[in-house]
Order: sequence, then C-alpha cells, then structure tokens
Amino acid sequence: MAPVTRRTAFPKVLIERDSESEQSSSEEEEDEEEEEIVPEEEEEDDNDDDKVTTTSEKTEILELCADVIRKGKALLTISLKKVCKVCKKHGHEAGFKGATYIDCPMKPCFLCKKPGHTTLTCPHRVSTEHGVVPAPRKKTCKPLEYVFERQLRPSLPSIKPKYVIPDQVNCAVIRYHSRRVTCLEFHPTKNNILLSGDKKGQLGVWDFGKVYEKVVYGNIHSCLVNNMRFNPSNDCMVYSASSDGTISCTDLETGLSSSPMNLNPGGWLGRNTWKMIYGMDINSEKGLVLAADSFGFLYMVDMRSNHRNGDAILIHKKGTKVVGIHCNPIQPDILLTCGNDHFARIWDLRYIEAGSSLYDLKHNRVVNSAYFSPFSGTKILTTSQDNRLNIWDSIFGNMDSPSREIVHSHDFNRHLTPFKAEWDPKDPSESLAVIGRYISENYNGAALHPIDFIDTSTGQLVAEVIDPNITTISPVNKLHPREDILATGSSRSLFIWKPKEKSDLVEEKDERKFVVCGKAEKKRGKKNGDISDESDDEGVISSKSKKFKSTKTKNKH
DNA sequence: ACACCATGGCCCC
DNA sequence: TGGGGCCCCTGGTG
Repeated sequence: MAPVTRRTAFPKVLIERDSESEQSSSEEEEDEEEEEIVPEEEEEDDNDDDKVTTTSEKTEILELCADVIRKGKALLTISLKKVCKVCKKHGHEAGFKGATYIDCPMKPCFLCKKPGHTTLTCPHRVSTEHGVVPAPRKKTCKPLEYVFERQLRPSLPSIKPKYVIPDQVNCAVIRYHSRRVTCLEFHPTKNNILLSGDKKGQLGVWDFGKVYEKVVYGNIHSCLVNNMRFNPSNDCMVYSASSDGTISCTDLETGLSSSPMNLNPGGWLGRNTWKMIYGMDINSEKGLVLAADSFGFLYMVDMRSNHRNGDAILIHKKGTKVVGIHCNPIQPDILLTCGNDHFARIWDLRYIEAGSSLYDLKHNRVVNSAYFSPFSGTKILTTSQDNRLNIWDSIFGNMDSPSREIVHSHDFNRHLTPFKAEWDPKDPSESLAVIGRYISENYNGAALHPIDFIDTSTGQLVAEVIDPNITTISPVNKLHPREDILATGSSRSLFIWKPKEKSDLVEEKDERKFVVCGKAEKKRGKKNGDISDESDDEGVISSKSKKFKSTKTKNKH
C-alpha cells in the first residue's frame, strides 16, 4: 500500500530463481534451513536490511526485481528466501512448519514472555514438557500460623490422597452452538444436565445422558453469556450474567425468564456507557446474587425479591472490567474478585466499600479468574494473562506473593473466550486443576491444543486431553461435581469426556500420562453408544418447543 | 480464494 | 494520558 520510494537507492540484486519459497512462505513441507531462524545469523540480516529497506514488502521487492530485469540492468543479489511476518526482517520466518509453530526470534518467548529464547527452547517447555513447570516453592506459613491453619481446617487430609485420572476417555460432541461457547455449568443435582452459554447470548440445556432432551433459549440475552449459577435453594432457577448488562433469572421448567437487574436501561448510548457483566456468584447465606460490571463496580441482587439491593460499590480500578467473583465456600461473606486492573482482591462482604479490600493480590497482567479452593476455601488459584497460574496455599499465610507460580500457555487473543483454571471439585486434597492450553503441540503431525490437568501443588502436568478430531482451542472447561466427566467448550462445539470404562481407571503415578481419545473408533462412528456423536445428534433435533433454535450441525474435518 | 472485520489488551510514542 | 499500531492457532460475511 505504501508507495515505493526507494527505487533510486536500490542495489544490485541477484534473484534466486530456484527458491519458490517466496510463494511458499507458509508452505509446510519444507523443513530445510533451520539455521536461518537462529539469531546468530543476524549480521547477514542486518546487511540485507541496510542495502534494501527495513520496511519494504516482499511484493515490492519482487516488483523492483522485475523492473530491474526488464530494464536489462545487471542482476543484483538479495535473499528473498525468508521474510519474517512478525518483525519484517529477513533471514528467518515465523509461522507454522508442519504442525510446529516457529517463533520470531526477535520477540520475547511466547510462552514465558522472557527475551533471549523462543517457545521451542523455552526452559519452561523443555524441562518438564509442554510448558508446565513450577516456580520455586515459597514457604508462606510460619509455624504458628500453620498450627492455626490445621485447626481451622481439620477435615483436610494432610497428605494428598491419590486421585484418579481416566487413562482413556471417550469424547462425544453433544451439540454445536451457533457461536463460540463462553461458559459451562453442571446441574447441582441432576448428573447428566449441562448448561452452556454462548457469544450470541443463547443458553443451552443439555441432557448428555439422553441426547434427546435439550433446549436452547435464544431470547434471554442479546450477547455473551459470561456466567451461570443455579439458585442454591431452587434447582430449576438459573441466574445468568451477560455482556448485555443484565442478570437474568430463568426457570428451566417453564422457560420463563426475568431480568432482576439491567445496567443499560437506556439502551445503547455508546461504548463509554455500555455496561457489561462478567463476574457473578451467589452468596447463599445472604440470598444474594453478586455481580460486577465492566467499569469496576459491584452490584447485589436479592434473590427473594429478585430486585437490586443497595448501591454499586467500586471494587476494582474505576473504568476497568471485573471479570471474576467467587464467594468462599466455607464463609460466603469472604469474596474474591479479579479483573483487568491486574489484581485479585479479597473482601469481607459485611464491611465492603470502595477501598476496603482485605488483600490485593498483584498480577503482571489481566487476571482471567480467581477461585477459592472448593472444600476448605483456604487456597486461591488464579489465571493471569501473563501465562501464569498463581497459587496461594493459605489465605492465613503470607499473601504478599503467591506460594507458587506455574508457567502455562493460556495467553490468548481477543477472538477466544478467556482461559480459566478451575479446581477439580472432587479432589479432596484441593490440588488438581484443569485448564485448556493455547499453544499447540505437534501430535504426530497434527497441531492440537490439549486440555491440561495440573497438580497445582507441584506444577506437574498430570494429564493432557486431546482428540485428533478436535483441532480448535478449548478455553472453556468444567469438571463434573460428582463424576469423572469433563465438559469442554471449544469454538462452537461442546464435548463431553468420559472414562472409557471404569476398569480403565488408573491411579496416578509419577509420570505424566496422556489421555487420548481413540481415533479409529471415533471415525467409524459411535460404538458403544452411551453417548452419541454429532451425526446422530443431528437426527434428533426435535421440534419440542419454540424456544429451541436449531443450528446447523457441520462436521469440520 | 481473498479481504475485511470485530473492538481485547498491550506497548509505544 | 491518549491514540495508533500490532497480534500465533476465529469465524462470519461479502
């Protein structure tokens, strides 16, 4: 686009005709000349840059070359082989080589964000594989505090029991949303019921045991459903929070829904005023729905009256998005919030006002999620966009810095739902967490994005879940509260992972295990029919209700 | 096949 | 402090 202004200064060029790499910069099969991506060669690069231009496009160079040839001038020499699309310099290329992504060596490591190496050679990736490595453990408890802590949570086992990871799982696509999945929630009592929300505002209710029963509500929200919570005293009532600025309350039996809170009553008045709701949780003791908007404020909705309660309270930096709210499972008045101001904060709901946080947990970048541990509520797990999971082992200990940080690839770009590491609600030792991985790995020539099971007490990657048929990134994951089931939202698809057979369950050993879905079986179609795949799903779409919106099922790959 | 876009967060000037 | 440019794994639309 920019006009070429450097013709007069153009030097002698010899066009290397043998290289078809000018067109095939993104071709995959060529794997020669790996040395060119190594920064040692940068003298050459610099020379090229000096002679030509640092900003000219490859096409411009080609045009110029053609020009030169047409005019019959002497041939000049230039290497057109590699132009990096990231830094526009010559001599190396960023991009996929087969199923492996080659970083631009001029950029900091894509995984750990430190300069001097690339993702391929990142110590966090090389040492323990796949990017998961614990930071040094910091002792956060003084002896006395430790004693108190033990008294305060005597039910916690002191030694971590072995937990069980299915060695092989079946994966089933239970349904496609028409837009990307943004959140998932299992029913608190009915084992086979899963709720899913999408970018369009639709709310799906799936019975993955009997695929015949499912409903999609398309009229509750007008855009992203960011969070869903069941009313703890009434199983069929669901609260949902949306970027349309409303909290909705939906009766799953009648399909009727109401909006106890709407933060944009005047409609669209521009981006500076449009409020979006991301974080939401329920304080069951007080009967309150807590929700926070994209400008830093906390709101409360009384569940009995279904009306807003009190004034908004500034809980994060004014004007920044609050993305997560979690009530402590033991003491629901203790609140954990997180947001775009790079902080996770702990509050006491009984004395909450702007600036009254008990702790402010600093992160390097946006905090996608922050959760208390599911049983004792004394640990904290956060996911930050700096590609790190942070763990505080005890809220009674030193909160100045996390007990551990785990480097893990979950930096994302705007087109994805943010990754959130979530505790396994069934692990009594409160150490197992699940989170999708952004960066892909080369699995026999296919670039796949696994879902990682991480032991947060050691940083060890306990299992990774992949399916050769799932090539999309899986940022949304939810572990079943009672069964060995993982639900995944990946792009517009929903997946249910189940152990193949109970006898396949194996106990955790020291080494990392792969959890791989059987490919042949999947391609051939469903075998043992406990869960159907999408082809059989398709035939089942019923006209059961007008609320149900049919979306076309498309088989990718 | 290709271009554009959405409107997320960060970095740099 | 604010605007512009940038960016690795989307996916729809024209």
